[in-house]
Amino acid sequence: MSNIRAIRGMNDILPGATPYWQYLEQTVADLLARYGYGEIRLPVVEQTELFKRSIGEVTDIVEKEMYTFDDRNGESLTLRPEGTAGCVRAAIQQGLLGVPQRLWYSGPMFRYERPQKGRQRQFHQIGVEAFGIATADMDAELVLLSARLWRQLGIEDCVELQLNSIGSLAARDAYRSALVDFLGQHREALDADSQRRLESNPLRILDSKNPDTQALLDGAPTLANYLDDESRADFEQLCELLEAAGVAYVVNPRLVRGLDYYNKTVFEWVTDRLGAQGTICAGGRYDGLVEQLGGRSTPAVGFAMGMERLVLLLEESGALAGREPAVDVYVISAGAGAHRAALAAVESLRTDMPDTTFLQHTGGGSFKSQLKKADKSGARLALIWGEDEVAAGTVTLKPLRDSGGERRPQQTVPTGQLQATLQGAIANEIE
RNA sequence: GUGGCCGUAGCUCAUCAGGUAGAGCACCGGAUUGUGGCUCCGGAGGUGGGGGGUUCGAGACCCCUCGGCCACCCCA
Repeated sequence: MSNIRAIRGMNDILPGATPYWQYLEQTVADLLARYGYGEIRLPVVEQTELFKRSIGEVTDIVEKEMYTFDDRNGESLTLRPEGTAGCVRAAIQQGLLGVPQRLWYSGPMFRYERPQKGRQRQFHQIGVEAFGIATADMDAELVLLSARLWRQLGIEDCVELQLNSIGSLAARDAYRSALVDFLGQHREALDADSQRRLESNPLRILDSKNPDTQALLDGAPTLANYLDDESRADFEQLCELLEAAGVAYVVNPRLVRGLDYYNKTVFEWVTDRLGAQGTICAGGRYDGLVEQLGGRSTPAVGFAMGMERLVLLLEESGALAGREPAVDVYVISAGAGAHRAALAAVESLRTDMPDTTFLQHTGGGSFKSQLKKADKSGARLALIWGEDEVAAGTVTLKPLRDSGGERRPQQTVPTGQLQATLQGAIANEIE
C-alpha cells in the first residue's frame, strides 16, 4: 500500500464519534469545576528521565512501550505514556505545592502496544490529581467524584468499583519477599508469564488471568496481612466514608497497579462490557512521587480515565440516542441572482438567529437534487430561493418532516417577514 | 513481543474443483422543463492490500510482506 496511512494504533476520530467525545469532555470539565479542580495544560513531550524515575525502570511501559527519540540537541525525549509524571513535574517546577492543589488535565498519551479493543497507541486520558492531603477523605473525594460522573453519564449500572491497599513501601517489600518465597516453591506450577514476573514484578502475578495461577494464589500469603498500621487504618476509613456516602465497592485483595509510584489506596472502575480492556478509570495514592522527583515531600492521590473506553461504553449504552438533528434549515437556491440573494439573506439570519443551524447548499444542481440533499441532511425545513422568488421579493419555506403522518404545505413568504415566519416554523417543529 | 481470524466497489458481503468479478446499500442522472422521502429505469465506481511463486491461465493454491480485528502480555 503506497498511500500514506495513519500510524498503527493512532486513530482518526470521525464526526460520527466526536459528539460522544464532546459530551464526555464537557460533562467531566463541568463536574471537575464543581468540585473545585483547576485545569492544567501540560506538554505532550517530556524528558525521558522523568518517566523512568516515576513509572519505574523495570515496568513494561518504560522498558518497551515508550516513544523515545533524541531531540536535535541530543537530549532524550519521550511522548508521555501517562499524565501523572508530567503533572507532578509541573507542580514542582511551577511552585504549586505550597498549598493543597486540586488539578486536572486531558490529552493524548502514547504507548507502543499491540492495538486491540479499547487499547491503542495514541489514546486519551483525563487525569485528576490532588496534592498535599494525606488523609483518606481526599481519596474518598476522588472516588465520589468519579462515581457521580458515571451517574451523570448514565453508565453507573455498567461499572464496578474495586478497591485495595498496597500499603507502604516497606510493607510492600516485606510482602513481595514473602510472595516470592511462596511462589518460588511452586515455580513449576506457574505459567511462563508469571515465572518471568517472579523476577520482574512479582505483585503483578496477583492479577494474572491464568486460572491455574489464581488457584495457586489461594494458598499464598495475602497482602492485607502485611499492611502497616497506617495504611490499614486509612483504608478502613476510606471504606467507611464510601459506605456513608452510599458508594458500593468490592475489596479486591489482588488488585495491584502497574506503576511503581503507587502506595496505600489503589482503585479501579471496571466494566464487563468492553472485552478484555475493562478498566475505564484507575488510580491511587502516590505519596512518595513528589519527593522522588525532587520536590518537597508531598502526599498525593489521583486517577486517570481512558476516554476511548468511556466513549465505547457511552456508545453501547445509547447515552446520546434520540438527539435532535444537527441541521435545522437547509438553504436551496438556483440561478446566480438567487444564489447571491440566498447567501446574503442567510448570513443575516445567522446573525439574528444564533441558535439555529443553517446548512447552505453549495455546488449548484437542480432543485430536485438540492431537495434530495436537504432531505438527506435531516433538516426540518428548507428555504428556497429561485428566480421567481427573487423577482417577487419572496422566499419559499418548505417543511421537510411530516407532522403526525401529515405532509405540510410549503408557503411563500415576503422577504421582510422571513425571519419571523422562520422562527415561528421552527418553534412549531420543536413542539 | 506471542497467538487466532481476516483483507474483493465508499459501506456490508457474495462468487469459486483455479478460466481475468457480482449483489444490496450509498452515490450520480432520468421518469417529474422549479420541489425531497416511495417506485421504476439507467450510469459511474475495482491494478481483488502489495510483492513473488506454481500454472497455458490465480481474487481463489504456496511463500513473503503490509494492514485490520480479537485475545495474550500490559494497562486507561
